[in-house]
Amino acid sequence: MEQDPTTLDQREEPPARHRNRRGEGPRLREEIVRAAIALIERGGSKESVTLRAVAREVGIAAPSIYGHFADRDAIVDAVVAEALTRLQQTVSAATAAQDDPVDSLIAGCAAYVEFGSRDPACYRIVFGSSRHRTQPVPCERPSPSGLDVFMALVHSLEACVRAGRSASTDPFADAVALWTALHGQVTLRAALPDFPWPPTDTVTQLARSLGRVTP
Amino acid sequence: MEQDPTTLDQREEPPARHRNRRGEGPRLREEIVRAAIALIERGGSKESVTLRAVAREVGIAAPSIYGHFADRDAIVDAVVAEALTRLQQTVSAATAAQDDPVDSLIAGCAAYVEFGSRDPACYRIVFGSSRHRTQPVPCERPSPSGLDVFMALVHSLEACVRAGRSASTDPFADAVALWTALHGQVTLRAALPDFPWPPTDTVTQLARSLGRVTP
DNA sequence: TGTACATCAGTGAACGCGCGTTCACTGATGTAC
DNA sequence: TGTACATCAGTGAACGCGCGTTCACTGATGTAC
Repeated sequence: MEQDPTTLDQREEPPARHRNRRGEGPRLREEIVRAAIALIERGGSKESVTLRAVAREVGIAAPSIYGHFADRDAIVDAVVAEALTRLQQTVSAATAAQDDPVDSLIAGCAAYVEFGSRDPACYRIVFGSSRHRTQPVPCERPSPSGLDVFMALVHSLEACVRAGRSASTDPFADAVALWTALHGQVTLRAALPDFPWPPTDTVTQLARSLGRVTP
Repeated sequence: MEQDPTTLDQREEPPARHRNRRGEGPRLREEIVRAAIALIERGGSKESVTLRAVAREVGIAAPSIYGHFADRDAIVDAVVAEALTRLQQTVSAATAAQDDPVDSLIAGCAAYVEFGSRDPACYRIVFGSSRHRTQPVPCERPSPSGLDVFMALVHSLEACVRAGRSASTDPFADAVALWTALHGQVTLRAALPDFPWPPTDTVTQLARSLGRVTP
């Protein structure tokens, strides 16, 4: 466990961080969330988000975090909210870019899976384990919940039905089946990267099959 | 943080554990694995499996574990192997109990989902994150891998095709779609218990739909 | 323009804790003679 | 049958570490007069 002092010095070089100017203190909050996300991406799970690791990543002293977050869990909650916002924006941008309702459904599903695959740890923090608090954290601007993202899928499927492009008689139930299947794709592919996965246009087939898209 | 001494005494009462007799030392290994599984079930994730927590659960001193496991990770590996064995036995018992190939396929899928739902933490430890080592741990009796469980599903679907009960032209790819959908059911239901889930016979529908079972 | 002062953004040292791991050990138990 | 001894199953104390959190603080910066 020897450490080359040069390397050590390089690692510990001044973090090139300027203290925020007066009134700009809240910026640090964003920096902390960004750092926590980076730690999750690198570390693979939210256990990598320790208060001290976040502080190190940002380049501040650990106690400085308490000016912006009540405790460690509050940081994780903020990361979940941020990840959900990103997911929702990604998916709704993809669906909005298509005129045809079936194309829109498929694009949304593809965007969902791609979001989850590009950053599995970030996805897992949202839908991974039931970390969800019993008491929702008070928050000035309500962040999207997983339910919102799902409801967009339901509406997308309903649009297909209205256009006579899906034979679904229960869009909610069918959307649930589709959603869980997409979720399975994201998480199982991430968990078993060495498995001989078939190419990813599985997503299109899932959307057509479970969405009962008419040929 | 006061502690009623009576409660304390009750909690710390002699763990009623007799040291194993000579030659029966390896029994402790099983006790350790069982304790680790219990901790995961109670704690919800493998982070609950600390060396000291396991020792506490078994009623031994922490260093005693080193007689049976090289380090903390080795315990987790043993738990994964044990969980996989249980999963495979559960699923193959369910499929073997049915004569009809479609019934057999559906029974296997149902058993898979039920196994995962009954003990989400134990399931997650196997397929949760890519904890899988690059170098497989040497082991006297090779334990089943996730691949074995999956191949049983492929064979089950192939049996349906042979019996003219499935229109699948690529049982491997269709089994992958089905497997990931089942995995999604298990993990998403566990992650979002408050979601208004439709009743569970979704599994039968998934098996029929993604397995291309002919009406 | 100069200065005293309040506020803001962030720090350094310290705490107690549980952790993984090491070390030298203990005491019961089976075995060789 | 008795006894010395090797082995086995497990222990107790200690280590250094990173953690979350607390406390009293510092020094820059904007503002009132």
